[in-house]
Amino acid sequence: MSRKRWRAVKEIRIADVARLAGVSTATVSRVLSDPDKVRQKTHDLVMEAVRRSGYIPNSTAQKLRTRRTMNVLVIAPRLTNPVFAEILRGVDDELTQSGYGIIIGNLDNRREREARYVDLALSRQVDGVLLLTGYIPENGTRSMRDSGLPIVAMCAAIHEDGIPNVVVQDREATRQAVEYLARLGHRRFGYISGTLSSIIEVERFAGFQEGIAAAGFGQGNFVRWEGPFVFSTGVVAAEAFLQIKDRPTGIFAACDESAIGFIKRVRAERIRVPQDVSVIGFDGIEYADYTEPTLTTFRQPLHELGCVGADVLLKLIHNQMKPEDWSIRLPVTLLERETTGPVLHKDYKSLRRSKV
Amino acid sequence: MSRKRWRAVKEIRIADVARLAGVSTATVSRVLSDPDKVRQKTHDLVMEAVRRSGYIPNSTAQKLRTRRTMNVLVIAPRLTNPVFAEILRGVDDELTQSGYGIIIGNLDNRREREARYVDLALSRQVDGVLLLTGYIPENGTRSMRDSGLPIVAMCAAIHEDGIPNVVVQDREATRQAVEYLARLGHRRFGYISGTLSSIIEVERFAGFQEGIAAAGFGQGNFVRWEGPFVFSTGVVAAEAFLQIKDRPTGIFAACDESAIGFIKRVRAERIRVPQDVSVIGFDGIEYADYTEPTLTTFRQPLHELGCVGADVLLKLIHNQMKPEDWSIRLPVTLLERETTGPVLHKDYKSLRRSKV
DNA sequence: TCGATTTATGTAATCGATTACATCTTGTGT
DNA sequence: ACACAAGATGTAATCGATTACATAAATCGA
Repeated sequence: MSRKRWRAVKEIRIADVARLAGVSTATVSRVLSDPDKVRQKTHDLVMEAVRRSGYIPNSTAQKLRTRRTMNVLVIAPRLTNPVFAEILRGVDDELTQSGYGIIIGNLDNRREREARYVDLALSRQVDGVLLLTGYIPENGTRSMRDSGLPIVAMCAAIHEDGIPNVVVQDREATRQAVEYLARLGHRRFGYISGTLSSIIEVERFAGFQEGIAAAGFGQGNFVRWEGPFVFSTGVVAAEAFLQIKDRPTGIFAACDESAIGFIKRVRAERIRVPQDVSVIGFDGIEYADYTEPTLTTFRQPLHELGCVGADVLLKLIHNQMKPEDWSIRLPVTLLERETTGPVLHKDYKSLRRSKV
Repeated sequence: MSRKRWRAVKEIRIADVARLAGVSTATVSRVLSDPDKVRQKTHDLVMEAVRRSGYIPNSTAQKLRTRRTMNVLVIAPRLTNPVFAEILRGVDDELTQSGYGIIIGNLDNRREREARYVDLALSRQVDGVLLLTGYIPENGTRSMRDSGLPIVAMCAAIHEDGIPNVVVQDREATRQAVEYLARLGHRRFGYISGTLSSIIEVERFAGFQEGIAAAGFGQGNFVRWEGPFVFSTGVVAAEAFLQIKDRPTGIFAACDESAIGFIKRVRAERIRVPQDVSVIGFDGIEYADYTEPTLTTFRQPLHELGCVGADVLLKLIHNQMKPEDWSIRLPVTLLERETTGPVLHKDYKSLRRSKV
């Protein structure tokens, strides 16, 4: 049977090149990694042999010997969420520049998938880990940390020794969102949150509550809907919203996709945005600029976040710093667009009944 | 200097476990990879030693010895395009199931980035390559193929020996799109294409022209705008569209993002969709269901495409087939939604002047 | 030109697993 | 209880590079 015919390849090893050039393997290795250590003549001789043989070093052997894999694991909750795609772009830009590769760990919003990637990290397939997710189990995270693996937590502040956080000002932004809505005259709020199990949500909800308090309101002034960071969470929230008699007029969604889902659904019921209900998102994904009306939202510096996170990780890998020194919080900026506006009392009957 | 203090880790090797259990390294290895080859008693002894020491095999050493990296390289044109994110999900589902990891090669629409990933593949960091992109330089692709590396081309039919194609019926769908628009009464067409350098575009444009011909029209009946698969391409196309006197009434966009960008832009000029202009997209991304109006489009079976592509690659890697046997074309399905409709002659003045 | 010093190259150990082969145990049938 | 087969375990080679150390060659000063 000819099953192997089309895979007939002669693997060229460093020894082959050495023989061809009439030098030792050590010399070939030096020519390739540290050319200053060899004479020009030898260098040319070896390079010619490399060229003629088409030699490319076997990276696995290099990794084993040098004990550096030149790979980084990026654990993301969901690839189809543009937020993570955008962060990943930043990470990629930074890492490839330094010659590192990215191994992708996609949880697809299923927490049980983490274990696989913890194993992968623990088996030393990577030199470091970037956590774009908030709910890595503590023991998974810890065991990676304890094994000496550099880790950077992004998108969620993990309060754990030896793990720097590179995150955005979730809490501050969320509080601002509420205050912004309050300034527009809103008195009853809706909060479309992420899932409770995510650490990121803890921060944002805390900020939300701070905002509510700062604006002089209490627990009775808001409704909270929960779900993963996807469109349908917004749709489900909208359906709950529609059932309410004294409907909130100021909605904050912890992610743009939910905000968009919400708007789509309520508009289908002839509820106008922003005249009847204001919606403010979080993330600043590109798509938020193409909806109708365009979404008011907080723009996260996603690309930058990725770059900074990767940079911090590289510094950790190269032992250029202690993890403690490097927790960073990047600011987010409010993009005031079309889905928010002042409360129009006469247009919105449910407000007539509201007391506060 | 305490620079290394927090990185103090004792790496446990197989020899340590062997010593702890009082057996040879060979036995430990057997226990871990092929438990049936050892006695129950020995098995338990070794496992206890593994447990107590917390041993995890060094995967790099395994890779070197077994000559299998258990990694696959996925080269994608752009991560933030939901199309690729979705395909990647399918790939991921299939590969992780088989214990393979994914190394991501993000071109970010910049062709010059390919070289890096070709090198990565050639240095045997991966067991196979999935090409989600259409413009890998022929010599790059060929050198990977010639090195014996299994490759599967997705998203674009690469006509090259030894490289199976797992793609969708681009050409057929594009032709259908034109015919569909023609059936609605449209006579002048617009085509928002991908960039010419992409192989995928060749197929789709061929299909488009077939459709034009099949509907009894000629080169004079359509306008073509070109750009990468992003929102702004649609915006730019819309601006060109707005300058035209006898505007096309049936627009086909080779990707949903462009379609959405186009619609957003023309609606800003009070042009109604679909009353004034019909738009049909290609991809079936999730967003397309959240626009207003919802986008008529061809849904690619993106997740399935990813699964099938990965499956074919695995078969190639395991030498279970010849590449020639495995070119697959998956069908796309038309989702008739709200951005397409019959031509309304009285509402659209430019049509009054049109002759055909 | 000669010895001392610097520079270039070669030899062989090493990274940490797997596995072919050799050797030692155990079990079976008589 | 013995011979022999089958099964379990150990020994050492191997994967393909890098690099410490040893040695050879080139350079320099007098």
